[in-house]
Amino acid sequence: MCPNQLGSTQDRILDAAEELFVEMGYAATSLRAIAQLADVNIAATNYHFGSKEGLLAAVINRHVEPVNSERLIRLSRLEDSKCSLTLRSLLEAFFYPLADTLPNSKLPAVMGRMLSEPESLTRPIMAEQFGEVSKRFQTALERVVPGLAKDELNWRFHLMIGSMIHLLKFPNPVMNEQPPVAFKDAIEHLITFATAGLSQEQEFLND
Amino acid sequence: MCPNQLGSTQDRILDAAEELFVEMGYAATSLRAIAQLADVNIAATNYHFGSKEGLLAAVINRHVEPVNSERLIRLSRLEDSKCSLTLRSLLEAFFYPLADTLPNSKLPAVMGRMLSEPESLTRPIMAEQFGEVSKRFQTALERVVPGLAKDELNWRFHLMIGSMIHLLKFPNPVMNEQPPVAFKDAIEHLITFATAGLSQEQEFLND
DNA sequence: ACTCGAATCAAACAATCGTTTGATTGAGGC
DNA sequence: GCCTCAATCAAACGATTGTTTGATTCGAGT
Repeated sequence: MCPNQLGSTQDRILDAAEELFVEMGYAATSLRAIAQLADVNIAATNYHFGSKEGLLAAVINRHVEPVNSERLIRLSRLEDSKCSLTLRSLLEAFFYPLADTLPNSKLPAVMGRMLSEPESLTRPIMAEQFGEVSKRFQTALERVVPGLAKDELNWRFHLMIGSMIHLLKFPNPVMNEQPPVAFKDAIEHLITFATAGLSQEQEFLND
Repeated sequence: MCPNQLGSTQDRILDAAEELFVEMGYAATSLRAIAQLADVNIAATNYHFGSKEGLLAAVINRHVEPVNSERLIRLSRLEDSKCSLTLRSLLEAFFYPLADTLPNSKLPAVMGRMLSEPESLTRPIMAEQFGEVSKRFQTALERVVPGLAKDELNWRFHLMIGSMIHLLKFPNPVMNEQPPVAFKDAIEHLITFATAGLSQEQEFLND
């Protein structure tokens, strides 16, 4: 409960952990490496977070919670609005919070990697965080894309999430380009791409 | 060089390794667990594959090589054909090989997980395998989507790859549904989704 | 001044890691 | 029959893993 020189001990552990998790993955990152980077004792991580998995959950939740809260706020605002709900506005409410959490530029990399870890690890953590969000947005989607069978909508939502995760991991379309593209731009492309994919007519196209 | 009772030693190691890699990830899988599942000695893995990373490369290449070969064959066949090249036929040539390699149903899970491992691990392996394929398909794409700026095309190709990877990891749109959907069906949805996204007009849509 | 408890520390815990060694096996070539 | 070499084996290598212990520090509360 005491603020230190440069962030509390817990914050420094979280910062170091997420940096190493992103770079090497969860399993390949040792608590000793985290402690060294955070400049804390090895026992500090288990003292504050209980276990390595507890630390993982804390790293995830620190980013996911504000994003999902903002998503629900924007969705409610849309639903309460007089204006008719559109697909694009819905996707904006879903994706913009990823880019709007300050210049907290580590969010994409962290969430991208966490969503790529083995299911058995992150699923229990994610399930709790994403349950309400995905349910409310899926039902809202059904309203703005009325011509689509429910199965078909599930497929396309599924594919859209895939694009999102990939974009979180690699915010640049050109892989070897290191200087970071503004993540906001990437989100714009994602929305355009997903809008087209979701609003596509159900009938097969022969073009 | 001797075929054994139930596949050679190397094949049994590869089978066991890919099963555990998919389930727990590369770093969290021990060579001892692999050896036990494959019913071979612990030293066998290092004897046949040199190192754990060598084993990883072998697991990847066993699936990627035939898929990428088939992709290039189909692309060449398209380019040699009299018929004009279409976006859909191009995407079919790119995605169908994922589903056409026999009922080798472990391919999606294996490639999905491998493409989700930390970059530093798999990138050198993947780069060698995907260099020619991605280059040839990208240039072919430029021909069938002429109205699009090159940057914009790169973005959409990037997003499409994201959908593909996600589909490889989770071939079901409904997560908790265990009985496997025919992967061929999943690929069909991916092609429809990506065709729409790629052929979308460049101008922003306000719908 | 004294106590209490949260926080930090060095040190060690048993367990497991990837890899290596050196001996043993067993089928094929001469 | 003898030799050869690839393949397999038990056993151990040093290093590193996540976690725990017990002592120590230090500021806040009475």
